[in-house]
Amino acid sequence: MDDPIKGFRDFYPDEMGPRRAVIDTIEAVSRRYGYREIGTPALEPTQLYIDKSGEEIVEELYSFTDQGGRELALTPELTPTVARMVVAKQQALSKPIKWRSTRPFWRYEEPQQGRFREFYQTNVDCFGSAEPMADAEILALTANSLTALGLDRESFEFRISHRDILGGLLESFDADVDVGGAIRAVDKREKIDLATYYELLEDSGLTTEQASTFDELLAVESLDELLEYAEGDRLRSAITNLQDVFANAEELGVRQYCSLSLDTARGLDYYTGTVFECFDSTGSVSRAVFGGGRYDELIEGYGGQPTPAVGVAFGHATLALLLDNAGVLPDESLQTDYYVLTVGETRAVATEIVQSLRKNGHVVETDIADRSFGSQMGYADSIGAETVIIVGERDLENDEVTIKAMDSGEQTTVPLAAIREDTSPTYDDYA
RNA sequence: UCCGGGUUGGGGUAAUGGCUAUCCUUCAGGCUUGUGGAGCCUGAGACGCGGGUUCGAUUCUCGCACCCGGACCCA
Repeated sequence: MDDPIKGFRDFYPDEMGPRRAVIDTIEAVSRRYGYREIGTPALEPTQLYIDKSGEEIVEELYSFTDQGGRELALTPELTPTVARMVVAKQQALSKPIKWRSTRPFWRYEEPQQGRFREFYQTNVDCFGSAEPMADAEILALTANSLTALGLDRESFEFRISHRDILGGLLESFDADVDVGGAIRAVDKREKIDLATYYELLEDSGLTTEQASTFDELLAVESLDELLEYAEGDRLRSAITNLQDVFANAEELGVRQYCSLSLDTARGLDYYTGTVFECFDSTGSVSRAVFGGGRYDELIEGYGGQPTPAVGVAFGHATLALLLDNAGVLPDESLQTDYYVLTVGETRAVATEIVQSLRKNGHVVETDIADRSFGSQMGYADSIGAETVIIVGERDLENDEVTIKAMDSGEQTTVPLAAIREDTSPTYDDYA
């Protein structure tokens, strides 16, 4: 047997069932918010990612040269592709543009808990509105998706921060401070010791005293409190912007899932406003389950008109961990409505019943392996058949079949004509 | 890329430098020419790959692959 590819997984039916259910739930919720499904290629020019993230990114990609000499990469994320799509039809698309997609991505990384080289994400993005309501809508559909999956306020929380608040604070200390570096330091805060944290802040251009003040301000309980310290328009408007996002989240009924957490930064550079991460409140998943935020400058960066944007990317691997820990991972065992069992030369009648039931929308199986009565019954049991219809020579002599409820084991005979008429026969109907 | 721990039938496991590799489960068939989820019987099915040490390696050793977890990174 050949070894599988590292970090790639097979999904058997009992694993695919839960996964399908999770995807369908999230897609259904975002569809109700008006997010339309898009489809995107698995391959893009490697240059697309180099332009965004620099030459170093290549070693984290599956990249290769195709037979035509093109440098290509398996897509590691959706954002650049979507940005290209928006830019290409910017004039034609009515705003706001609201799109969703669920598909695999690939990154050449070391597998860990909740992280694989091939992984699925549901991306939900909104382009063309800078209003706090757009941020709040993303939060709301995300929260609604999680509660639709069976999670509650005890099992998850959104930690919310704002890039301009962090940036505005930093710039109020010193206009030349390396904002990106300082934000990365903030993002690591919980994982490193305090001395290293301060060292990183000082490397970014803060004095020890400023670093200490900055750290204190990040811990404020409320934005009002922070507003008192705020100097500069940028910082003030960022604070009121985030307050508005919270207020709109309140209106949408999801405020209780959101907490202010200014030390949540997310690692990326392109976020510009609201950023949030979903955490497992029970603490079983140590890293962020997934996250999202506002990225108002990205579309412009790809050559489009200035276009505000906000979105979320559900990572299905970590989400499955969260659902499993909370005990709500869908357990979709095999389910079959009918098994039509044949005994002797009854195939013609049996097939007629089978196809009729299928036409009526039922999941129906019958013998396709020429097996004995006993093993057909065993198979019917193993596939979770609710009802078995036995089409046997003996019954057919009286123009009857036998209908059996598998949960109770009870059975009775039914006239063949009645079965032919009945669109969903059950044992109880004829008992 | 680095660090730690793993790898024995489909799943879960035991033991062993040498005999037919243990047990549970699963699967197939039978006991039962028309009754499954109970029982009994029979059968199928494994030492991750490669090198080294050895008369002999599943066992010791080295390398590789893959798995689990962590670091880095997380777009």
